[in-house]
Amino acid sequence: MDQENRVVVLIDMDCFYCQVEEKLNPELKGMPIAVVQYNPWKGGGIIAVNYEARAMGVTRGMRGDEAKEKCPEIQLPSVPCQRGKADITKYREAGKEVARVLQKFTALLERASIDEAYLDITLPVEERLRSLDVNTISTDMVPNTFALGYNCVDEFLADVHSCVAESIDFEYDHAKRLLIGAVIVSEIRATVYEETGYRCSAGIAHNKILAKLVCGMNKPNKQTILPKHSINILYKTLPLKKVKHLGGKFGDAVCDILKIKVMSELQQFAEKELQTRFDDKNGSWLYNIARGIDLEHVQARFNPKSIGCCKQFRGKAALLDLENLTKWLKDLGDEIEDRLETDALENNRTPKQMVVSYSVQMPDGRDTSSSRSYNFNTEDELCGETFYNKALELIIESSEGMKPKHCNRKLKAPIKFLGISVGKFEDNTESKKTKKIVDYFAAGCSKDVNKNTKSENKETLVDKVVEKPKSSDGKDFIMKKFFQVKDDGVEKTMDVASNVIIEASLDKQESFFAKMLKNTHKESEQGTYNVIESQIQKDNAKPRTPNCEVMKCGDDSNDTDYSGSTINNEINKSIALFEDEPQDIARISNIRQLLNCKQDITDIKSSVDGNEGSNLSNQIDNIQEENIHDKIENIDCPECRKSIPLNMIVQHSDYHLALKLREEERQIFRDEKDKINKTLIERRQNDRSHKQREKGDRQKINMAPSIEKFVMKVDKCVPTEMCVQCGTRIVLDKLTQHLDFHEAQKLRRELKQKSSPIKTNTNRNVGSVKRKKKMLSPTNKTKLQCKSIDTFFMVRTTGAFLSLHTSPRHSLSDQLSFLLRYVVIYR
DNA sequence: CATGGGTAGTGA
DNA sequence: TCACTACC
Repeated sequence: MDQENRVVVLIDMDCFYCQVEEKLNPELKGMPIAVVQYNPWKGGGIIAVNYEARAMGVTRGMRGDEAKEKCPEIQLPSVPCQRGKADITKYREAGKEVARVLQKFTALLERASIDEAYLDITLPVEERLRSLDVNTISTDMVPNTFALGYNCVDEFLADVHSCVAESIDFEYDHAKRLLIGAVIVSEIRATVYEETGYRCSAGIAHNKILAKLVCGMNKPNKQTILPKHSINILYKTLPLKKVKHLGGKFGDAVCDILKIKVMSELQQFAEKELQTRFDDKNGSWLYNIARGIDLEHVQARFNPKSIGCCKQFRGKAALLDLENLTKWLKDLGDEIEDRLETDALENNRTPKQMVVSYSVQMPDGRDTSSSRSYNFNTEDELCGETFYNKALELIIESSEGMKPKHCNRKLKAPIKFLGISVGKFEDNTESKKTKKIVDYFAAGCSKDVNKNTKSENKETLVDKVVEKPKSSDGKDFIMKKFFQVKDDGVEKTMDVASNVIIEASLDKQESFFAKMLKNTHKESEQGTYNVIESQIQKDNAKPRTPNCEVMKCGDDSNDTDYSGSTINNEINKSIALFEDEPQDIARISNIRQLLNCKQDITDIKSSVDGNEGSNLSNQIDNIQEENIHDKIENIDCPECRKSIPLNMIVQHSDYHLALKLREEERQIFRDEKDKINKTLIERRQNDRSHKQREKGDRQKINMAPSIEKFVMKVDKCVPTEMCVQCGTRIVLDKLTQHLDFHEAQKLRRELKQKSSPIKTNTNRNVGSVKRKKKMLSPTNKTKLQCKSIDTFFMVRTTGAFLSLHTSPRHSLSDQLSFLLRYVVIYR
C-alpha cells in the first residue's frame, strides 16, 4: 500500500458542544453562546464558544462572567453535573451519532476525539475515479472548499483540469485524487448535516498530520485541500508549533535547539543531524514531516480504548480526610459503572484492567501524581463498588503518606486530583448463556419468517441475509454482499485479479456466515438447524479431516451445550480478530496457511490461463513480482483497505458482516431509545409536574434492552393496556411480565441505595469502623442479595424469551436482536 | 483554588 | 507498570 498517495481526511465538528446545545434547545440558534462548566464561581469556565460569540471576542478558557462583559446577550448553557462532577454524556453520544454517519462512507475510520475523526478514503476515491471524469468536476460539486496555494477552488480546478491530459507531474496526478476526495468529503459533510443537523469542517491531504493541519485553516463549515505542491508554500510561514505533536514541550525544544520558528526552516537539517540532536525516532520523524511525509496509518477504530473519569480538587477543595476520599471514589466508580453498562450493550466487551490515578500536594506545595493499576479477576464484579474498593486499596497501599491517622481519619497529604479508568477491553466470549441463541435461531428459521418481514417497511440486514441465498450459494453471496461486487459486473469494487483470488480462496475456506446461511436454507423446512464451527475456532483447535463440524439441534435439544459456536460469538470473534492493527493479522496467519496460500495462486493462475488468455495471468504475475513477500499472501480489503492475508480473507469478510450485523443491532437499539425519548418529550410538554415519573423513565432508557422495551416493539393492532407505572402501552398478555419488571427494578434500586448510603457530603452517619470494613470487603451480604435479584431478572426475561420465540409476529431480525441483547445484558 | 475532564501514546 | 506528554 502506497502510504504517500493516500487520500486522508480529518473531519472536525465546529464548536461541537455549542452545536449540541443548539440542537437540544433550538431557541439558542443564531445567538452567541458558550458552554460553561460549573457556573457558580465567576460564571463557570468556558469550554466551547460558537462563532457568533467568537465574533464578540469570547474565547475558550474565559469565565462566564467575563464573557457576559464582552457580550452581554451571550447564552451560557452549562455542562450537566452528575455526582458532583461534570458529565459529558450527551456530547459523547452526539459524537457517536456523527461517527456512525461517517462510518457509512468508509470502514477505515479512526475516532481521534469526541468530535474528530480521520478517514482514509483512498479506495472510495479510486472507485469514483472510474465513474467520474475529473474534467467534469465543477465548483458546485465542491461547495465551501478551499485549496491551499490557490485563491479559490476554481483556480485549483482549472489547474488540475489542465494537467490531467498530460499527467506529466506525479504530484498533479495525486492532486486530482484529492479533488475527487473533496467531492466525496462534500457529500460526507452534507450527509452529516442532513442526518444529524451538525456542521463540520474537513482537511483533505495525503496524510493525517497534514489533513489535521489544514482542517483548521478554514472554519466553520468549510473544507480545505492541501495539494502536495502547496506544502512548501504553506510551510514557508507555518509556525512549527502548529503541527501536531510539536505543540508542546518537544516543539519548544526543537525551536530552541535548532533556533528555528517555521516549518520550512526544518528542511535544512540532515536526517542524521536531527537524529543526533533528538533521538533516532524523533529525528526521522522531524526529517519526514519537514517534507510533508507522515506514514502513520488511519486505524480502523470506532470505540475508545479506555473509559475513565476524573476530577480535580483545587485549593481549599482538596481532599483531606478518608470520608471525602471515599465519597469521591464511590462517585467516580459509579460513573464508570454506568458508562460500562452502555458500553457492554453497544460493544459487548469487558475491561480487564482498571487504573486509579491521583495527585497529592507535597509539603513544599508542589503536586505529585501517581497511578496504580489492577487487573480484574474473573470473580470481580464489574460494578462501582468494586472500582471504589480497589481504588481505595491501591491508593492506600501505594503510599504511606496516604494512610489516615487512626484518631481523626485525616489524610497526611491533601489529594488534589482523583481519577479512575478502565481499559484493556476484551470481547465477551459467551459460552453457557448463549447456547439458547441457537435454538432460537432455529425456531425463527422453521417459521415462515419472510411473510412477516414483507409486511414491514424497513428491510433489515438480517432479513436480507436470510432471504438472499435462495438465488445464490454462499460464495456468491459473500462476494456480492460484502465486497460490493455487482451481478452485472459493471460496477466492481476490486480489480479483476483480486476477485479471482478471493473467489478461489472462498472455495477453499468457507466462512462461518456462508456456511450458516447455506445450512439454514437447506434445513429450515424440516425445522432443524445446523451450526458449524467457524474457521477461526478451527484454527485454534486441533486439525480435523472434515472442514467443519456439524451440530444438529432441534426443539428437543435444549440441554445440549453448544459451547460457544453461536452467531453472537462469531460476530464478536470476527470483529475482535480484525479490530486491531494490521500486524495482528499477520501474526494470526501461520506458515501452513501461507503455504496453502501460494498453492492457491498457482491454482488460480493455471485455471485462468486455460480460460481467458493471458491478461489475468499477467496481472497475477505482476502481483507476485511486485512484492514477493507481501502481495502474494496479502490483499487489500476493499471495505477497509487493510492488507489481509489471502487465507484470512473469508474471516475478514465475516468481520465486515459482523460489523454490519452489530451496527444493525445498534440502530434498532437507537430507534427504540429515540422512541422512548420522543414520548418523554411529548409528555414533558403535556405534564410538567411529574418529575419523579420522568426520572423512572430515564432509567428505563438506560435499561432499554429489557423485556419492557422489547414488548414495545409489537404491532399496534394487538390489544394493549397502559402501564400504571410508566405510562407505556403494553401488550395485554405481556402486562404481568411488564409489572414484574417494575417490581424487580424497584427492588434493585432499593438494594443499590442500601449498598451505597454515602450519597452526599452532608451524610453524617458514615464513618464507623464497621462501615469501613464492609466497604473494603467485596464479599458481603449486599453483593449476594444483588445477585439474587439478577437471577430474578433472568427468570423473567427467559419467560419473555420463551413466549416470544414461538410468536410468528416477529421477524427473524427482531428475534435475533432480542436474543443478542438478552445475551449481552444477562451474561 | 481557578480552563476541566477526557483520551492516546511513549519510554524506562 | 507508571510517569509523563500531548491533544481536544
